[in-house]
Amino acid sequence: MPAHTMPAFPALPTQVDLPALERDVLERWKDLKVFERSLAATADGPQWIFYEGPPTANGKPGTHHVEARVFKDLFPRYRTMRGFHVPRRAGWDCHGLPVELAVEKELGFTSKSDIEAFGIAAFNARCRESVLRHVADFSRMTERMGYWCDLDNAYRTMDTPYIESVWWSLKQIFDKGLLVEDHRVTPYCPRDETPLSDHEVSQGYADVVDPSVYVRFPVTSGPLGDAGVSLLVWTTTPWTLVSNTAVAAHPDVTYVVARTAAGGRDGELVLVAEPLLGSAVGADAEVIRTLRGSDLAGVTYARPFELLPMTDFSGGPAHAVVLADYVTTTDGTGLVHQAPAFGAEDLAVARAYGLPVVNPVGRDGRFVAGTPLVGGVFFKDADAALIDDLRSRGVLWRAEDYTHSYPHCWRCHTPLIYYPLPSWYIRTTAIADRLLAENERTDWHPERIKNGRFGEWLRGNVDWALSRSRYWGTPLPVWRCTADPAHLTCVGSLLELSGLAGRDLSALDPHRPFVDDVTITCPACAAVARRVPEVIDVWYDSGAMPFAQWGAPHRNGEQFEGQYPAQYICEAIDQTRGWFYTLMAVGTLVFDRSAYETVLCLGLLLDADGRKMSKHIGNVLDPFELFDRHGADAVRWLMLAAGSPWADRRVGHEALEDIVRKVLLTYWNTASFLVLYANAGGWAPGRAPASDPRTRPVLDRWVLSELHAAITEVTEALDAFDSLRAGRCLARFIDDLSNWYVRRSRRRFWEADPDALDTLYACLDGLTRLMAPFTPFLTDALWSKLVVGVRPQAPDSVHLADWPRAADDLVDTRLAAQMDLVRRLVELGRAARASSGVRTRQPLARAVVAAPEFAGLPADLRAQIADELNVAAVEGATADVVDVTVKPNFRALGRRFGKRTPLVAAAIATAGPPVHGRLTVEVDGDRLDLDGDDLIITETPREGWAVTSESGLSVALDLEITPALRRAGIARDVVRVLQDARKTSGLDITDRVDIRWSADTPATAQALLEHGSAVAAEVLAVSFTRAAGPDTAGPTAAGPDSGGSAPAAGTGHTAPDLGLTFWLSPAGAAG
RNA sequence: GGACCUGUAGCUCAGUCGGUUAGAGCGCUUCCCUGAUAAGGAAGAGGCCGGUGGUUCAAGUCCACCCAGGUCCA
Repeated sequence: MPAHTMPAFPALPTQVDLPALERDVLERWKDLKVFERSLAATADGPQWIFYEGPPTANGKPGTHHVEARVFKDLFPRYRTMRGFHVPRRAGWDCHGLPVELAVEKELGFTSKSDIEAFGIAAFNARCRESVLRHVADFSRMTERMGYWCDLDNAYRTMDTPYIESVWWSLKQIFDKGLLVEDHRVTPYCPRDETPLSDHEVSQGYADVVDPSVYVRFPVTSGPLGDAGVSLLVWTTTPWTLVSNTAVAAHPDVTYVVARTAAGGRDGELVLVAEPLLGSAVGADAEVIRTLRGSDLAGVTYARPFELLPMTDFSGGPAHAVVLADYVTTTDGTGLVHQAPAFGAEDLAVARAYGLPVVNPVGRDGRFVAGTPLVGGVFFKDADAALIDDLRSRGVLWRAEDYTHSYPHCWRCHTPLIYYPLPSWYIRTTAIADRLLAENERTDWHPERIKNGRFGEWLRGNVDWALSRSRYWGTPLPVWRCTADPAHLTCVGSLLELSGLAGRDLSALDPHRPFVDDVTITCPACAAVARRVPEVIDVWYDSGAMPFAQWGAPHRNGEQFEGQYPAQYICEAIDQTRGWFYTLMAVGTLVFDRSAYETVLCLGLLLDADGRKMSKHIGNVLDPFELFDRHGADAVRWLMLAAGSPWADRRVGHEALEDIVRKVLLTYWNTASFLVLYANAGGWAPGRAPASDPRTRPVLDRWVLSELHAAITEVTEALDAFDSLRAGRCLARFIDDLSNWYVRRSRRRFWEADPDALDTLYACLDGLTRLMAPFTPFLTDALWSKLVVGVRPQAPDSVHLADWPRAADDLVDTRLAAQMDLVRRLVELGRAARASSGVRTRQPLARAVVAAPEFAGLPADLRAQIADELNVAAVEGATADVVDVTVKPNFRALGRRFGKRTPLVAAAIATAGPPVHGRLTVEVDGDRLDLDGDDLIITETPREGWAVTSESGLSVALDLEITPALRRAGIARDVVRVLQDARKTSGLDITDRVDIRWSADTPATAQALLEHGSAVAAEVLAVSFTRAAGPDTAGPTAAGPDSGGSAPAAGTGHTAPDLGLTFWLSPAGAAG
């Protein structure tokens, strides 16, 4: 071992507390401003734009929030190391119903009137305060997990410049005629008293049990009426029967008048669609008459309830059959009850027929007071009383329970009502083609989303219901003239508003209620105009973030221009109808260009039961707990490299423990190993000139080849956004490095071989850079130990370092294949050892290998096999000592023989052994020459112990143990015992010792006399002397002397198996 | 009801261009190796590759239908 010099590296303990290490790294990042400097360092590089989709800062962050943020961090870190400038700005979605509801809950409110009484200004102030509280939690999680983004300058959707940008964009849309008010039946939450957009509705479907009722509508005119026929009508919303206005039939469907079977129904006549006769009436009903749906038009009937005055229905031909193409015969009766106020299709039919729209339900979801039977009752709660009434009047045909999924408010879970309301829409249907075109050129990962879920959503696009009758949101900037409601003015900024209002409003808080008080002069007629009361869908806010985060175009216009569109965004698949849509829609509406080019769409995180993690199920995992227990790096690795990012995945502690052990600690220990031996040997990078890597020993060349191949593969995988492939490659390299390169090279490290140390150092350097975007904490901690202060010109953080560049001239694919063979042969040899019962420590004379490529293995690789198997020689099998078996290689045969493959295969099986790898068989009279690829030839040595576990490969061991081999084996056992003793005595690996020994067993004594100097060298003994016994202290069994009272005599140990007793003491201490 | 995703060892998941002995990790049992390692290696046990049919010389892989779970939508 070379003379000691100053250790170059700070010591690396073999044990490491990863969460504690991460906290130190976080401190260092902050102190050294590493993130800021990584941005500054790339300022002149090409831009790679990333948008942060703002999370709603409502409630505590969960592990499912961590998932997307890991991917949001990985690729920007990677791109930064590649020299790209990747600005990353955090953002918070501050508005919206979720925030309002949280505040309502805090205040104990149950309805909008509570809010009005409390005061909108005070209420919104509470909302603002609530958002800020949760932003702090999200920021803390963001920092702890190592997601680098600028939290100090985070954009907030509630700030005035942001709102002004949103206003500006709405004005663009308004000016294009795409922002319009319309009366439509919209999904409406009666609890929150606001309409909801389609994408909100889609979040709230839940299975519920509703009544399913069949009701008689007695026909009141014509021959059907004279015969006493009743229309049979089916509905799952009995409460809408109160406002029944018509019954729809399909013009082309066949309907039948049927007489019910005698018995229960007493021969009653009912009218239903023919295909549904069996399910609605019964298979035994008798068909009396058949008619076409078109024949039914105008047939009048008695309405099911008389609760509303007939005058309500006076506007048109109510309570008669109308024709509609949307009627189906998949369930029900083929006669569809029409309540135009509560169904979009019903409303369309009503408009076509000039039917009145009757709505007995107030905005609070209750029947208007004074309505008999159901006045003041919440619509969903009215069903029971109504059904009872139908039954008592004998018009109920059948009632049962029906389980189906029904939309609920996505936040307050109140069942939605489809309700006629004036509402503001963005006519996205007008740009549907543009959206599809933009989607077409978007790079989706995984690709199937493009034409699958997202493409389908776009193809089924409906207008965006933008307005909300709520309080805490971006106010809709439309002012309506009090003189002529058709005079509408859309305002794009506070400056513009000031001009229209005739006063300076630049300091106005644009939220309600303040903006409500601003009246303007109608530009069209000079009358007073007031703002419409609505605020907008919060999803519009987030879709506007590309420009609104800058306050553009009013502010920072050039900054925005330079950063649109984004090259990369990433969210989970639940955003297809959320942010993925609104971002693309707003971008296309305003700039005729989608806001993103590449989108990574992740799967969902599932709990242990395989259900989606979500707050309202209550199955979320606390991310801080995971970070504290396993470390953020492990959590990151789990997300990135354990399972496919776009598949749904389960998160559990076991998987995290696995990652820590197999990936992170193996990596750490390899570095720790380097430090131990580099310091012991006085080695440091650059201290001595390094040799040419291409002339180094074979293991060095091999591992460097693997490193550079890994660099190429990881780079390609990350370019393709495939973190799983990259992670697998890294994990494999860590395993190769630790469990083959280091293990096989231990002796060279012990000898401080500069080639070995330099090779390992290069591998750790490259590996650390490759791992840095994945596990930013551990890599930076190791960088600071291995690089900082050791290589003065290197950056002080790996995150400021360059991405490694693959040196193709160091990649040797032939060597890689040969090493694979070596490792397979070693495995076979170990299996042979195990099955023969001769342990590896017992040297053997030779191993015999039969493998097609064995002859091509250079001596240094054969030596690896010999050393690993502890045999003196590795020889190729010769023809006279092997059995040869041959099997068909179907892959090659199939290509060559097609249909005749099985025949050829059978011929091979019955043919004799091949000659020099060739075989001739006869099939159908054809002589076929087979060789090489066509055959799998396995040679099995006839003698000794052989194990074959791979096609074409076998290893046999010569099991003859000569007395000399036995003695060598004993000597090796002794070394092992002595090393153990050194270790348990707490000696440093470089400490020299004095050893005295005595042996009861002649074989041991002889072995030590013969191999004494080799044993002594191995265990760093400066003296190795045979002694009758200790001078002063007696031996203890299997362990150091607890007394330690006689250092001069050394510590006594016994190894009963070997009949050995020995005394170990630090060199020079013994007398 | 429709669309999409997933069904492979007890658990978590790979499985390339279709190729005949289907892999890895964890867990279990036994053994081995080890002065970096919380590691590593070998053997054993554990599989109707969700099911049925089809295409093909050949199907875990391609096609159709069905079943189960999940997600999204009506």
